[in-house]
Amino acid sequence: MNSEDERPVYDPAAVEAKWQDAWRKQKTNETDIAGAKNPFYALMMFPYPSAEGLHVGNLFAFTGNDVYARYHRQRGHDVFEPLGYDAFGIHSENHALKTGQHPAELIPNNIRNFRRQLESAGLMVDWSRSLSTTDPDYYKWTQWVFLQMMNRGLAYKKKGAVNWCPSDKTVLANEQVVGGVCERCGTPVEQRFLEQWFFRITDYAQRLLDNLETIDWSESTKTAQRNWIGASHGAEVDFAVDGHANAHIKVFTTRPDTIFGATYLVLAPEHPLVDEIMTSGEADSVTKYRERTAKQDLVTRKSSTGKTGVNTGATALNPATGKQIPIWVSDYVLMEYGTGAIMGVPGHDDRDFEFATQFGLPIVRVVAGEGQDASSALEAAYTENDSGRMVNSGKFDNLTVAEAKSRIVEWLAETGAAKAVINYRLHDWCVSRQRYWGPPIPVIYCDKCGVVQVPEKDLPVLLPHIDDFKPDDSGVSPLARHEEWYRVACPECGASARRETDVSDTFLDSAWYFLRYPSVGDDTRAFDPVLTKKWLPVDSYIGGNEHAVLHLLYSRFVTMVLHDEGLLDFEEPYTRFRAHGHIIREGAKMSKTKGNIVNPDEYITKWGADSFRTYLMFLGGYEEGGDFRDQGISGTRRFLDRLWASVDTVTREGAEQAPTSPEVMRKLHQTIRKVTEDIPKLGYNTAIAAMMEYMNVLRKGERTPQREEVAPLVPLVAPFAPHIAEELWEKLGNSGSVFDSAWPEFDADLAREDNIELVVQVNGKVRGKVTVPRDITQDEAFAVAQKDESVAKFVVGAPKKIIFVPGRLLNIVV
RNA sequence: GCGGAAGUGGCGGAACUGGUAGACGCGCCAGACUUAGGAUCUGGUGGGGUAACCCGUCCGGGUUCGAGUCCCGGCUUUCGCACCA
Repeated sequence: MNSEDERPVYDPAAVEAKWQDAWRKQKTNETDIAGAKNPFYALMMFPYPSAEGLHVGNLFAFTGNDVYARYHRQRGHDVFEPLGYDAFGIHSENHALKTGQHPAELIPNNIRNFRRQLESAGLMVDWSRSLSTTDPDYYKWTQWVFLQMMNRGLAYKKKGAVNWCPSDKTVLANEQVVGGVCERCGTPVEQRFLEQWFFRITDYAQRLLDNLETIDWSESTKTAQRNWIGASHGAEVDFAVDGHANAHIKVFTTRPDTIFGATYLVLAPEHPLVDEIMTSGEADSVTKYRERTAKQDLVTRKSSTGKTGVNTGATALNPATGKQIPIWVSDYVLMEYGTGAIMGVPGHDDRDFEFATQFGLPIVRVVAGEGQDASSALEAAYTENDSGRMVNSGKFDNLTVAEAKSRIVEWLAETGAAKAVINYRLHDWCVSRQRYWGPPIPVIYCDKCGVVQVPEKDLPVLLPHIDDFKPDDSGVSPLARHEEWYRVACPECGASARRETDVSDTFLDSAWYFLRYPSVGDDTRAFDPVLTKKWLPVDSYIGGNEHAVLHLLYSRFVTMVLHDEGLLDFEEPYTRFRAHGHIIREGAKMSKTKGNIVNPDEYITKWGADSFRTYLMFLGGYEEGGDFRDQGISGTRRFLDRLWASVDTVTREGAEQAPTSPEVMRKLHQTIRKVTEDIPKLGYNTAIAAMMEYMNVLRKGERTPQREEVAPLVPLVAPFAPHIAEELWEKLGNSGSVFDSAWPEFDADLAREDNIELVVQVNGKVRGKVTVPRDITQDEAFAVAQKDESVAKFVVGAPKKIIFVPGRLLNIVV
């Protein structure tokens, strides 16, 4: 022990090493999954283990979840805080290609580095139940999930349009195409049609929408999902093609009220009816046009200005007017949305107006706004739909748009020409990838038996270790170059058959991982029903809002399907979801190109993990994020230094014994209340501020802090600064972990102020402050206030009105 | 274009259902202890004014005894989606 005036200094490195070691040895962070009495599943979106390692953005996110998890543990829950790695996917593959390493070697190294960094940050993660999506033990069950989709008729194969970079020889996602060229190499991107596997998520569109009402998620995330699903209420209208008895063109419209103004139809270039109906005179130009659009990349096509198109020469019957209208083909109509065909209403749709003007098609007004009538000229499309009356619409003239909408659909429905439908923006989920680094899709093609599932007993279909994993020109996966791998016996008839060589989308890996954590190690099933019932759905899910749509929607979908399959007794995976904010630095989002990435290692070394964690939670609202500044960490470190010193003072031999101060105890209980209330709301920055404020009160003046004043602060800071909390908890003479101790109780009697500062306003302006008993009445308060000079000065004559807010303010209106 | 979030000191940010704007922290200023201080401690710190006071939460209106907070109109930043019929 140190001599009399030399106090043991807070040495974060020593304290953190000691406790991380102790937690490991005593298995403090391992949850009793089977025996837990009061389970609480605190889930964090798992990271992609990049070669660059963990950056402060990741750590900010994880620490926020850790604080929440530790708090719940201190409040008596059996908390399970697992963490794994989302390690498959194009990101690792591209990095591997660039650096000339094999992803199978790269990933374990990255994971090791991540794990080291995460442990140094002191997360309460149960590492005994970690996983990586690249483990055969894991992706065996990803493949099993794929088979469940097939079993329920939700997986199918179809040709789909994709962006193809002829230089990188790979399929690109839409966001990888910038201005029509590949974002990586600048080569113009082509459109290709490839056979792809899809999941019928659109069958679940309405349920995915409706269930949003039942879950506790950030409103912004729910809104993003609603927009993504994009339900449009409208009608499907049938147009008979002249001279083709069986050819009908179905169009989707949200404006069936404008059908009298439909002067032409447009089919998407890919529409299957084009070949059948085009006249021989136009066949050449139509074919050329289709070839041209087929070459164009999807992004340019969707964003180009100006309209192009060709006439098919065929006509159709407008069921409302009985008139013949021409049928055109144009790339402004997309095959993926609605029916791939539209009715052109140039009078009331901007795009149709542009098209009709360009090609000289008739423009008819069927809605007249204020001051307009049936013959008012249209200089642009009139798209207002909440006011105005119908014109040029036969017996529907003079109705409002809303009335016309339902009446016209009813009328057309009588002859079967229309029906009301809801159309979704959501597309089916394309799950196949012509790449290497993913779980092989567990399907075998047999000439005799067709598409055959790999039997469950043969799972996993192992991803073979190949060196030529670079994608090529063929539009098929690199696995398709390995006959020794894909050539197999058909599981049904034994004949020579061929494996599917595509792998599945990374989003499938992450769509079910939360089901796996409690059952890690069980190689007989994807998830144990008893453990699943105990631990799921997830109590708290935290992650980035960049996954507001895809990941969160896909995992909801997969959960619903497994529920319908009878495998889960819930259909929503995450009871509560909160999106964390993002850390920026010098006003910009951290990125490698800006060179403002912060590696947490150096900060942890310099300041200690506890100070760093506390700083990250203090620099801004957890759901808003904040600006990272090196200098700021000194503030949280000082706070922990003072906490250390205070505990040292009260635990020293011969520490001065004195009565506690009522003011300090009052502030303590107010602090306990504040921290207890703020943490569940993720108000970490204000919780820390409250503790700092208390520390300032505690150290103010001459008196020595007392044990009862200091000790409760230790469990309060524990969620933020777990190592120092354990150390101080021990110094205070306690045994066991602070995380298995009780959270401090808030005592309302002790927290209550007897005297309050009452604000006195005159005409709404603050003129004075008086200290009065808490339960003072209006009359008493007024009497006291009048004695205040600065108030009295402004009160001339009898007040007109007095507003009294008990405990807060008195406003005298003169 | 559509949709979400947000604009508060030198900076990061507080402010419950309208009720003391600027908590807490950084930085800065002054002082104490020091050979020294980038350590620690104490005090100060929105702007103007000697002061009483006045002005201040993106801008312009409004409601109210009282508006950062509510309403109307506009501007800016930022993040999604985008020829979605």
